[in-house]
Amino acid sequence: MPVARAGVTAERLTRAAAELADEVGFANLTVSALARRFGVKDASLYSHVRNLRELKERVAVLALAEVADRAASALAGRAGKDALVAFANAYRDYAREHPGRYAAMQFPLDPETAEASAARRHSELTRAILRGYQLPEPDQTDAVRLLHSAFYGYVSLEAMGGFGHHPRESDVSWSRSLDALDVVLRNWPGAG
Amino acid sequence: MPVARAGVTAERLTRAAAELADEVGFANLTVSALARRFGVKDASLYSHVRNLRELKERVAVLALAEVADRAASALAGRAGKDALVAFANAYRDYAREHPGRYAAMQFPLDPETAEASAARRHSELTRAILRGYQLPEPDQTDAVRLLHSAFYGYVSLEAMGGFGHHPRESDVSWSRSLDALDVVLRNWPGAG
DNA sequence: GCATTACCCTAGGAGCCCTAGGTAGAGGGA
DNA sequence: TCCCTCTACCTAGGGCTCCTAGGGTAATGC
Repeated sequence: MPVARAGVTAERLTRAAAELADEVGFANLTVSALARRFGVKDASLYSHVRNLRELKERVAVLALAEVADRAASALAGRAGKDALVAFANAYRDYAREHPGRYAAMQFPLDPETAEASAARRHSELTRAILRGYQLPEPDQTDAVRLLHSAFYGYVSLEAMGGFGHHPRESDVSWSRSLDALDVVLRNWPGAG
Repeated sequence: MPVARAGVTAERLTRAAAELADEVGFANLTVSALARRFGVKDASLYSHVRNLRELKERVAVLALAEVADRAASALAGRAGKDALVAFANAYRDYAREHPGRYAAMQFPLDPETAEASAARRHSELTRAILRGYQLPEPDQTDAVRLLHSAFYGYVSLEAMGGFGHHPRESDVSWSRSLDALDVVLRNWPGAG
């Protein structure tokens, strides 16, 4: 049972790293800055975390779990287009509230870590959306990928200012895009 | 007229940086590594490029121009779904051939540089795809954003291994997703 | 009360970005 | 031909980063 002397724990380190990433950007998340935030020398952190890579992995895993939680509760009790919209908004809202954590989700995890993380829950949740649309299995996988791509792409491009600086209009386009995705799920092109 | 003594020019520097980025990843593009590649000390590069940021911007601008060129020639003489598929494949193929340059396109450019770059051509080209689908103006903008998001998202997720490691299946899902996008463009949900 | 544990430290090496100031060779002008 | 200038490249060096090695000290467990 590890005892905290200046309050540094792998757990608290990860949470603080996530907050720091949200403030300065995931790419600027640094061991030195994190140590500074704890009033501690950077070398001291290496007792709790193997290296910067592991720290970033921890933030990524945290973010994946948080998003999965939000998505799950957004999906609860909804079906069809309702579920689609709720899921997509949960995803987008999280990215806007926690840009650093969102960026962390792109961080490449080694297969073991990914398996142990909530990455799997994500595909399952995305699949749950499709339950209301009655898609047969091979099409379901394709649809999951398209949805995931569209959500991820839209949120990323929006975050990096890819749509010009019209936040209001971007909201409208977002709704319209969700309408469009609903249409395509109801009229998924048959195999062949 | 600048004279080359060891062959270092802003031009050649940019091209070499793009190649280096493709090899080691855009995030690992470094002034030192680039200097090493030219058999020169890192400090020497600062006569040609202001700093690392400018170097990355140059690579981003180069990549945007190259992609726009490919997209333009893919679009030539095509319309409707043909155009959609050709454009999307040009985009995806470029990302696979030049992952570093592709990542560079995400690099945030300041507004002036973005304006001077090929970023504008990109929206115009994406809009050109829609010409065959006869969408009225407010919907057109939304559709451009959805298409861009889906292409960008799919290619990014694929590149970072987000779809598991089934390259063949990923090709199939890609075609299916393009089919689906074609469907949604032909049945775009009316305003309201 | 004492040994163990683990938390945090200092010291230091290596790599990176970038600035300041110096040297050598190519080009043009007298 | 000689010199002057311009510039491509250099060395020196400061600051920040990641990370390792090894030491001190306080709290825990007996």
